Amino acid sequence: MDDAGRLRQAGLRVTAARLAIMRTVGEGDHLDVEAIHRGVCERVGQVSLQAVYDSLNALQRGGLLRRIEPAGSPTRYETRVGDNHHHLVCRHCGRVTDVDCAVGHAPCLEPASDAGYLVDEADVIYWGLCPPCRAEARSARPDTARV
Amino acid sequence: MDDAGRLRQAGLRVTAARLAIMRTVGEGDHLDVEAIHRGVCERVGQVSLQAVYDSLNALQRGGLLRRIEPAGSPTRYETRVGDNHHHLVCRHCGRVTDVDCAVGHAPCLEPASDAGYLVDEADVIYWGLCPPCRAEARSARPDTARV
DNA sequence: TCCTTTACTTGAGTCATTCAAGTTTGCTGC
DNA sequence: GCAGCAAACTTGAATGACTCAAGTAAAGGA
Repeated sequence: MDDAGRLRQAGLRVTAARLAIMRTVGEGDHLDVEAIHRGVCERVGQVSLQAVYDSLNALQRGGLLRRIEPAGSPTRYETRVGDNHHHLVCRHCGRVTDVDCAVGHAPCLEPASDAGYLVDEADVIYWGLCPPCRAEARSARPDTARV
Repeated sequence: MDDAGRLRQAGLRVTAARLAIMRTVGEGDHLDVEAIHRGVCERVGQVSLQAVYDSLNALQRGGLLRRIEPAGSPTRYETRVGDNHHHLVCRHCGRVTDVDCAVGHAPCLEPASDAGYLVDEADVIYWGLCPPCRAEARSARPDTARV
């Protein structure tokens, strides 16, 4: 199904702004709101930042987008929904990279003990340094290359 | 070792405010900054909120406290450091509960593929409803009790 | 006890995000 | 094709968590 169909299926109206958001997020790599806003304006002309926030929330509630909120950095969005893949986040530059889970099909969805909670989702974030930032750290401080 | 010793070991000065923070966080249950501030003021009299922020950062950098930052809710702190246990977070009331990992000793620290990242930490958050909020949801809307 | 450095205070500032009120537009039903 | 209504969008202001900056107080080694 195309984006317009998915929007309708979620009970949302089809607008140029929302189609542009879907395409921008889909073609981008875990973009933040500001970057999505820029991309949308390039595609369809001036759209207010608030409209982007509003639509992103609607799209997320409708299950068309997934929201990623690494501690200490602005919210990002991706179109890969429905699986429960996880994310690598670079401590230095904030880059986010998808990663499949190590433990099978419904990974990490079952904690050792749920303490009576009704668990519906597991968020897993691996923190570290991405390859470019590793290289940079190595060349800047050769003695601490292993960090 | 007591808190004063741990502070010194981390290269930090021992002050009444910091000891009060350690005790407040240690006796509390994943408190946020505002609650810690209240607790500290009850113990040692007026301490500025900024001092609490500053100290919490210092204590976290020194490895005496662990910071938990669930998406969409203010930062919380706990004294259980050094293991890599995970957290259950209630979507409704924000309560945070410790949980050991399902997959052994160094749980989840190894993603299926690290994409070249140098991973040093894994954050795992299970989202759901805590027992009191489940009960509340059940009595409020019996037809959706399973949600 | 002095002196340096760290911690604390007060006050202002930032940033991502939300709220509110009014206008425009998609889309259902005539 | 057109009217009417709810959803979406615009503009502008507000919020909340947190940080920055400059000056004062106090910890702890010399």
